[in-house]
Amino acid sequence: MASSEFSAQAIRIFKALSDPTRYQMVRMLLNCNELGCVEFEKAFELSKPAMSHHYRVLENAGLLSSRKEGAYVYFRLDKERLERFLPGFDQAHL
Amino acid sequence: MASSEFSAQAIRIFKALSDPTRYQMVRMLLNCNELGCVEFEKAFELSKPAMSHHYRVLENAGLLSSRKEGAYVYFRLDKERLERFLPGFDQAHL
DNA sequence: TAGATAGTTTTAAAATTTTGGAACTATCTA
DNA sequence: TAGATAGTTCCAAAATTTTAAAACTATCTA
Repeated sequence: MASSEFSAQAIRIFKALSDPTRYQMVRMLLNCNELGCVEFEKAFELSKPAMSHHYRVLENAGLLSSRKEGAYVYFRLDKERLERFLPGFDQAHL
Repeated sequence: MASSEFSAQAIRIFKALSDPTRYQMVRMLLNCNELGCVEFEKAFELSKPAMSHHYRVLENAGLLSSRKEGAYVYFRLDKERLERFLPGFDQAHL
């Protein structure tokens, strides 16, 4: 990976984590294997479009992957990627 | 430190690092002990007020401390704080 | 199949962030 | 001391981000 590309991705990751909702979402995912939109929407008092926007930002940063099960969507944290860009994040942030 | 306070500070740090100029500034400071405004202004093609704004954001995040020597200002990176919130940042990001 | 539910997309408004000109303070130097 | 230089503050414009209403697609269920 080119150095400038690494920087660009790092900045996208920092931007993703610089919003309170998204930071908290990632922390929630540190504990469990995966979480659904239903649970995220329960945790944050935001509209569905707003939540959808946050899923997208985290996915575009490469931190989340999604899986669809019927009408429901579930998200997983890419812990390897997190570790590559933010080693020890899981320990430091819960 | 209360948990919510840690989160608030973490988010301020992520926000500080989510701007390309500030991310690069911090990386520059990983290598050397301290750097002056003169050098930062040489590295980025931004106005003095814009640079001043970035110094402030990084200071408010607690990442930078400043020292005045005559008319010149120099900045240092708080590596302990960086390590507390982003362990291994120095290794991963140069 | 009709209606309900889960989530996305489009669009626009509100809030925040980034930027630089102008005016300022502090320090240096001739 | 007068003029030049370093950096800050105030202000407003431009750009970006966050948010939700409305309309949409896909799936579930009665």
